[in-house]
Amino acid sequence: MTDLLKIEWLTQLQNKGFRITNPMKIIVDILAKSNHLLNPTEVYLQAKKINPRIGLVTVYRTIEKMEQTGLIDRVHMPDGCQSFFHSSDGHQHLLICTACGKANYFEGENLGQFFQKMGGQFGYDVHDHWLQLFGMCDECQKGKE
Amino acid sequence: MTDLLKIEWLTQLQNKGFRITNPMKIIVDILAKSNHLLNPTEVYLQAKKINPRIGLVTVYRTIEKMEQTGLIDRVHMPDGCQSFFHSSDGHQHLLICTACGKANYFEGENLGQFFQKMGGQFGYDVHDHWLQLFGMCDECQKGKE
DNA sequence: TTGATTGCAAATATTTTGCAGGCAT
DNA sequence: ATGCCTGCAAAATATTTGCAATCAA
Repeated sequence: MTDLLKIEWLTQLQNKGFRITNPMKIIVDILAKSNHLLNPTEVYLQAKKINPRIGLVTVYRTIEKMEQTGLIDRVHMPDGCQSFFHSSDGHQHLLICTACGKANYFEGENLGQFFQKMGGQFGYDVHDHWLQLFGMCDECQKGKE
Repeated sequence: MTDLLKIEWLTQLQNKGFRITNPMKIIVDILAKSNHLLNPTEVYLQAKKINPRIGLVTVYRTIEKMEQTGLIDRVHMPDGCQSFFHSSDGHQHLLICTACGKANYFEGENLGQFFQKMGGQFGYDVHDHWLQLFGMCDECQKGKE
């Protein structure tokens, strides 16, 4: 099931003209399977377990290709902005667990129109908005008790 | 008028136990007066015009103190997260011009409750949210024509 | 006077680039 | 066979730390 996503991503990368190498497969697999935010070093450490010859540089370069292809997005948090997560399809917003890094998307409903109006009051032509919720996921809530 | 903010900030820094030096006054002045996002290097370049002896390191350290004191916040954007801007008082959200970096706060109304509910559906206890609008300010819209 | 702050230099951390060899196409 | 991709080393960037001199309190 998650492998479907991996195959879909590899196909998209190939269509974009990138070559499907072993390091790429491993890195794509890690990011496709994870429901947690991952930074390049974290991806690198996981990748090394599968193939110790993989270098950090390759992780950076592969992440860049995946970003270009729209498969993953950089996620910004108060304490850092080097983590990545699947892109959403359509206009969704992130819900992030500040304890463990787990993340989910949710539908933003029609907030866009409201934001347009807000911006207009200040003379801005709003073309994008950015919404993230920070909280504690169910598992981390249990762990705290 | 903007000087009032500067004096207010210096007072708060002093109350926090920090010493009010000449470099600090200059850096506080720059950040208090700006209605644009500024990164440490930009602050440094402006500060040098007033006192060429100021070092970049001092800018970093002063920004840190101002952040600790809650006077400024780090602002995250798709292409970078090293810019700073006045903190808002109360729960407000940023409206940023992607062309020139000009920024404004606006009231978020009672979105918090809505976000709590959204997060609850995924088992999250939402404790914070982050909303930013990106657009083009009136001046930049004129410039484009 | 006293110790926090400054500014220089150096250290660290993070990300990018150059290049020779390897591998997908 | 061609040229993109990899992994190493090195470079470039961004930020932090050590330390002696300076300056606010």
